[in-house]
Amino acid sequence: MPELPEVETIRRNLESHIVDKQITAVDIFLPRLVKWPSADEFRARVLKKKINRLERKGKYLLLRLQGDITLIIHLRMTGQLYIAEAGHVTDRFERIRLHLDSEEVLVYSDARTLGTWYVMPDHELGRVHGLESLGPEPLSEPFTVSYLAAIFRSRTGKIKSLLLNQELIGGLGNIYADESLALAGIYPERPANSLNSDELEALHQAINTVISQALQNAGTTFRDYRNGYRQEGHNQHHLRVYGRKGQACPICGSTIVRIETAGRGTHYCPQCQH
DNA sequence: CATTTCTCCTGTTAGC
DNA sequence: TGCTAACAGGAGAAAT
Ligand SMILES: [Zn+2]
Repeated sequence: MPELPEVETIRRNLESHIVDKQITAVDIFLPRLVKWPSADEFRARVLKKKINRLERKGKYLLLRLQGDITLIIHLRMTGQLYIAEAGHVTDRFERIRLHLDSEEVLVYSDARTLGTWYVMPDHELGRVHGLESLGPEPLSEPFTVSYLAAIFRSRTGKIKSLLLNQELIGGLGNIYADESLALAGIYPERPANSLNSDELEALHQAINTVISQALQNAGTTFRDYRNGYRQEGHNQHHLRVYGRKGQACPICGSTIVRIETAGRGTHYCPQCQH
């Protein structure tokens, strides 16, 4: 699942290939992925526009286009966005293709077709639900222990559910929520307001460490994730608990357990996490 | 408002 | 070997 480190890796890969390039043609093979406006209007609005900047907010990619408009892409579950040579694309799941005024094309591939595309005038970006309401990101200046304490103080929901709430923290998904709780030694179903100050400190540090390591390792390819060159990441070799049900905890050797929390697979060590 | 559950979506995999 | 059912989860909507 593309989370903050995966989307940021893609952004870094693509930046030099698409910034200052012009979009010369748009192929939309699956129109329903374009959520706003219609696919035809979308094509008309981005055609001939130059890409001025490539930014990321949480798990969203923002292509800042000429004319004060922004193309917004969310990869959701199985979305891939990669650069390729024109005429050299072989991808049965390709859904949208942007042709550039270079010899390259920007390919959007998505096996399960849950991804979302929008184009909006910059002053209307707030209409994309979830984008303007994103909470502070891990590793950012406002992401502090006292911030965590404040948002968890009066919340009784399970800590893992809250870590997945993008309005509270921007960029965490299922893999790094499990990994962060494992590193912090916290049981995923603990009520958020039951964490003491030591645990809040540990969780804050763990989230930053987990995200930082995932960035260094260019993301986690558990299954579908690919970077901006359609290559796999490396962080899957450094996971502590995610996807490791039945295997040994790297800290204590106990068997990793998988439960369901908030409708999501949740992995933890019963010996290390309380 | 806070929290939980449901829905979308389809390739892959486990199991009979 | 071949078919079916379970499984994966981000985010918004709906329900509690
Ligand atoms: Zn352990």
